[in-house]
Amino acid sequence: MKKVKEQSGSHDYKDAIELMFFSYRDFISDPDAILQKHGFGRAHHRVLHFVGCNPGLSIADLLNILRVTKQSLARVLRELIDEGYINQKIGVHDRRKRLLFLTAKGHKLHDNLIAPQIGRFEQVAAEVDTATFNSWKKVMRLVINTADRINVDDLIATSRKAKSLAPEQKD
Amino acid sequence: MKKVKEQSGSHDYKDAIELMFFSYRDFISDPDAILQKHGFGRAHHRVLHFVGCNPGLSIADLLNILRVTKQSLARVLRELIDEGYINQKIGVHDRRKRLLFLTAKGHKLHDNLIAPQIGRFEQVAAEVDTATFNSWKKVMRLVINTADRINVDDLIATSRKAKSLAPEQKD
DNA sequence: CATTATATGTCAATAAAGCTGACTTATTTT
DNA sequence: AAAATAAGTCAGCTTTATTGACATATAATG
Repeated sequence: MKKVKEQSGSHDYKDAIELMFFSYRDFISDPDAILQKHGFGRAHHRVLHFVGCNPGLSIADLLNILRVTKQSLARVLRELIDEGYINQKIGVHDRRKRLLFLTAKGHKLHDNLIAPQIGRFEQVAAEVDTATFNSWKKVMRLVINTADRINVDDLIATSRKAKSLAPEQKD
Repeated sequence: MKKVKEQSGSHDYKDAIELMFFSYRDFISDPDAILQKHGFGRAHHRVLHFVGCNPGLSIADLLNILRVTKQSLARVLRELIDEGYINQKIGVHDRRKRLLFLTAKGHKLHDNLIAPQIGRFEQVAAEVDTATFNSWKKVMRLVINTADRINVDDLIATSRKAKSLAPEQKD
């Protein structure tokens, strides 16, 4: 009787697909609980995150990241602005643009929301070696649409640099 | 001048967090487009997937996987049953349970929905070696809540075996 | 300078997916 | 016989998203 080696030919990637579902489900659960206390939802979190990590982001940039309609973003953004989590500044080089920045209050909430997610990855990183974690990143990047990878690379590079720094205009 | 080695100490995992967002965003986009033609949404997809890969799943099992309320699941499930995508059978050992199975029509739709996701991972797997892909799986598993990992392991083991086979009662 | 394109904002109506709370029925367990 | 469990259902509400139409300010172009 031949030993079938991990049935490598017949892989249908159901395991990978389900890992995507379950890891995302849990990855989102902690911030969701915090948001509820503030009367916000997941949509607010996404805006806080990308504005927080990319100060001076324009509306168009944000729409391209989130892939939602302008009208859908509008309500969420209005609430965040009205309640003092986000500031808008008129672009210097292009006065049509509205550049987005977190206020101190916004940074504080973003820090709270991101903390459990950072904690989750710290725990993961504690259980695997650097090479394994880098392999994970490499594959995650390849799951993204080919056309979008370069944009994501740029965005991540920017996010990486962004501490809770003073806003620099990039317009 | 000392070369700083990938500033390993000061890692805040923002890159990992953003990779989760972008990869999930694109991973979901293809089936979403197919679902729209059928008048269904993401919620229907999830039900079709887990019932398809785990024939004989109970309502309680499904609720535990999806982490939504019974009332939220009810509408989606009713539509799938009424339109002939899913069958319910009364449990043999426990007649209170309603075990869920895909019909032939349900399997067909599930196959269509999963195809682009399988395609995506086939492309990924073509670009990295097996060790890298396995490292990705290992990390993805660690992103899941500790308490749920064993359940997910079991579920994935079941899904792995499930072709488009005849339903076996597991109740 | 006049026109066109771009960036943003906004009104209205609608849909998808989720929630809480309350209550019922059937079946199993104790 | 009583209590617990599995599932179904009704009503009302919230969040997030959609399409479509239209308005305003600014920039780019011929």
